[in-house]
Amino acid sequence: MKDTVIQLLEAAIAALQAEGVLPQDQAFKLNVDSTRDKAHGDFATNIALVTAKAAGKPPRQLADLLIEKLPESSAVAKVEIAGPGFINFFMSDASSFDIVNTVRSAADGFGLNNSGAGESVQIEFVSANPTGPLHVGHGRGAAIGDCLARLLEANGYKVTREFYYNDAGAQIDNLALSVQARIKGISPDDDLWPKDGYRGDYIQDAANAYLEKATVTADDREVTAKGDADDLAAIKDFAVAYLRREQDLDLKAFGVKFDVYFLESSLYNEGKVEKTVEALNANGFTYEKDNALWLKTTEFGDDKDRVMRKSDGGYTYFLPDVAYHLDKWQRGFSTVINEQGADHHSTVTRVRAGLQALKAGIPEGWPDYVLHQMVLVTRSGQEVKLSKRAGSYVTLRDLIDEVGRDATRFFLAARRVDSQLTFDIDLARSQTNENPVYYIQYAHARICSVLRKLQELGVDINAADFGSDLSGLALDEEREIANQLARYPELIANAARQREPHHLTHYLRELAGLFHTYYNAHKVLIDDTAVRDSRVALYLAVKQVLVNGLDLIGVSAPEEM
RNA sequence: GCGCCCGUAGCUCAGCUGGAUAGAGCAAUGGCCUUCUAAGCCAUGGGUCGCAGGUUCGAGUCCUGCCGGGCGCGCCA
Repeated sequence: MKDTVIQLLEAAIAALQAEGVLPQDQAFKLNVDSTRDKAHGDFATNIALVTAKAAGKPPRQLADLLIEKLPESSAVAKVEIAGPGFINFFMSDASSFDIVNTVRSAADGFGLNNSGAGESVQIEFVSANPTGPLHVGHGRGAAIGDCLARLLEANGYKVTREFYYNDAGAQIDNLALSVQARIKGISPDDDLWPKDGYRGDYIQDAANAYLEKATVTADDREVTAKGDADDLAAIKDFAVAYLRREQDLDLKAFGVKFDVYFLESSLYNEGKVEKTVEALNANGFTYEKDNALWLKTTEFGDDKDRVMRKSDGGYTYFLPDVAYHLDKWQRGFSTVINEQGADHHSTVTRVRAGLQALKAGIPEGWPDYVLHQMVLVTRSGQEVKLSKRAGSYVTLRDLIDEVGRDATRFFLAARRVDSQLTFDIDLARSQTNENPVYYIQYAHARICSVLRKLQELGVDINAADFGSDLSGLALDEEREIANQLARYPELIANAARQREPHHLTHYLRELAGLFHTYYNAHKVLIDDTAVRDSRVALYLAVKQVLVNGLDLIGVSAPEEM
């Protein structure tokens, strides 16, 4: 519908350019907005204000000329000039309500577009090291990353979801020592407990499983425990698998799946770390100092150079990171999005600097980053800091167990990524209108309830032409709902392009609100079957968009509540 | 000290590439269930958009400075 307005305006602009009123050698950025105030019609454009200077005419006069040149269209009922020179478009009812048929015929496909044209995009998220269960911060990353992936798919991209983790290195040694200590019956408060060991109860669980010679299966590996308390390598191998499985269970409970699990160790095993060092050396961006090898990241905007090989010969995490991203590039992903906690934001400059230093033809500013801010969990107004299982933080599983998957996903995706998020457990658990998840789901359930009643009346809503006649729609509430439905495709495009999944949750809250208002004000199961069927058609369209939108967040649409 | 992010109603937050009198929910107050699910709806009040400048036809939105909060500033990840 908005496209119609844009086309009309483009024609009018072209006409004025042909007459020399507007300069011909200049492209004008056409801005058409949905109006906030109904008094301003359905759509408004500021084009007359923007082009007034170039035309050398007052905005309102220019608006007049533009309106004269607008082609006739049955979609537009009225056009007005308002304020300093806005042009307001009032759409005809037939045109406004046509969206209902559009939604119903597109069904699950409504809102999708193919702007991605099948381009491969990789999104890396969560990427937690296998040293403990996932915490709320990972949960926020999972909710955002997966929602973003779904949004990109909705825009026609081919998305690879990737999880990278460190399965070697100091943290993993630390994990192995912690599990070994537990195997030997040493507790965190004993003198023999390893320095900086992991103290959570899950370490004891892993130790028990090891002693029982358990077999654990994770998405990317399967390991059977040896049971030998002195074989540290075997313990390490088992502990990693054990915690990978724990994280898999967390992710499964959350409804998130990955296509690729990428191991840091593979970069070493396949010589990719070495090759990266060689390339950086060859390009002259490295130097030795204090027995360490440094990369001149300052030449690419960093505030200090970074150590890539430590004086003990080992590499810092930074170098494998560069090798990993080179690998992503070589796999052909021209668009890569890294979703991470903002506490790691300093890696952004560093990794990009390393990639530039490789001179591998990687564009500056590649890859993209989506950094989410911290999550604070509250209960009864008090900050919750501890988990029994993990000891020092709130786990994702705790949250899912307590408030449910739907509410957890919704809440963690509902805020702008760059503002801190307060997760209010009481709110997420509450079953009232203060909880947006239930509010939206309830709208869907209400619609389903009405449809069941219709079926009892013997009405076949699946009949080919059921509700195709929309002449029964005429109410303001119906118009508002139709306009909201019409906004959905643009929302899907914007949310993906801007990498801002939270728009979806707000949109759905608004749509549900409009529906509840309508539902309470006007009955749908009335004797006038013509009007009734038109209204049911609108219900079906709302239901469809709720389903489509909730699916993009990974939240269910229950038929009964 | 330096870098990144945030500061909008009592609370939690929206505000789309600058656009018309700044929005929603909760909380507060007062209403609505023999009627399709009250997990809902309606009405009312509530704001110097942290502060001060600047850019322009127009600034919550862009620029600069300051104040306040978070995160980072490792040969950890």
